[in-house]
Amino acid sequence: MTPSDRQEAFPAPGHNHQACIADALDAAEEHCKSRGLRFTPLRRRVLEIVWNRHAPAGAYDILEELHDGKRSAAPPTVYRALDFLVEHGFVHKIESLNAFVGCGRAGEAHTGQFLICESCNQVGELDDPEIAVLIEKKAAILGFKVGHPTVEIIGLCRDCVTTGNV
Amino acid sequence: MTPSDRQEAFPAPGHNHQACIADALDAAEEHCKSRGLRFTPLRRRVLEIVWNRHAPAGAYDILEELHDGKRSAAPPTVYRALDFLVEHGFVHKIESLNAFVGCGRAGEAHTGQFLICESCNQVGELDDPEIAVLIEKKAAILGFKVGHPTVEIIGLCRDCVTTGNV
DNA sequence: GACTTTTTGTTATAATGTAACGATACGTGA
DNA sequence: TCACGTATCGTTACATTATAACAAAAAGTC
Repeated sequence: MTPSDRQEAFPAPGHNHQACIADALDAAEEHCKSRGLRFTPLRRRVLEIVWNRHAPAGAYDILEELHDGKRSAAPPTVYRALDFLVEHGFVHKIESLNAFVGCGRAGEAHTGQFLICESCNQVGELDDPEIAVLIEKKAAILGFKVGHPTVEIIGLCRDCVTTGNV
Repeated sequence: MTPSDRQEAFPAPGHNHQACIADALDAAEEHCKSRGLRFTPLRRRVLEIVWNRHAPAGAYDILEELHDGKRSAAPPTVYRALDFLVEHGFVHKIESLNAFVGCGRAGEAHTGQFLICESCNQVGELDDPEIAVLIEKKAAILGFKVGHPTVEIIGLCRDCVTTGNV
């Protein structure tokens, strides 16, 4: 996966997803190392599960995958790992779905803006500074100080629009 | 409450909230009548409870208020009423809070944009067409067709900023 | 190696939301 | 007006999402 692949909000249909995951995990590892954060096996595993799909994963979906084989795990285990991953920007929570997606831009300042396809469930990240700035400007007019903006757009992605997949 | 009061996203500090509620209920009644929708006592009551605060109300908060006195009620009762109210635009759901707020603009085409004060919990509705248009434009560049946009901005309202209420 | 801090395991439970089905109220046409 | 179909509401049970509290284990520190 080259950096230019990340310009598009949605992953290219035939992209090498294994490389894409490996890339995200490496980046997270690097990021943690440089900041003295502990990228533990559990956190790595949860991040990997989240990245395994480009569609959002529910906490209990992740929990189930974590079980694979013998080991057990309980909800707090997953939620704590997700807390860490969200806090440090490796994962975003999609509020309107109560689900989580991997973020390819950890470290870069950005504010989750998501395009959620209601047909194929894929989520693209649209981090558009113009939108962010406009929102801040309009809020400022009302004296409102923006903390954490959430923009989640439900609709149809290009593929589903063109294939009539509705 | 005059129409001009509605230009501001947040209600004026000293506004007459009883009138504000009555206004919203009347408007909803009118709206339903003109469309052949049934604004039943239950739906009216739930809408009233939602409007009683400008802050968002959780479904179970509403449920509790519904109980006042003797009568019982179960979750589906509230959720069904909320479904109706949301469907017809009298109420919005705030996804990031799993809670509901009254909407003063039922009928007018608009897409929920909310300013949520993390200090006083009040929610203001910022229905800015420029933001909506910009989002559509940016999405369209990616071939994405916007269905239902959700914009929820957590931050600090003017009052809480000026009073240092953090 | 003892100590502190962080992370993880574990149990229990809270908070949010829905399925399914019966009872009741409403609207409509004979 | 009354039988009939539809929409609404009551009720029980349960599904899904999330957290509190405390014990055990692992990692960092001196």
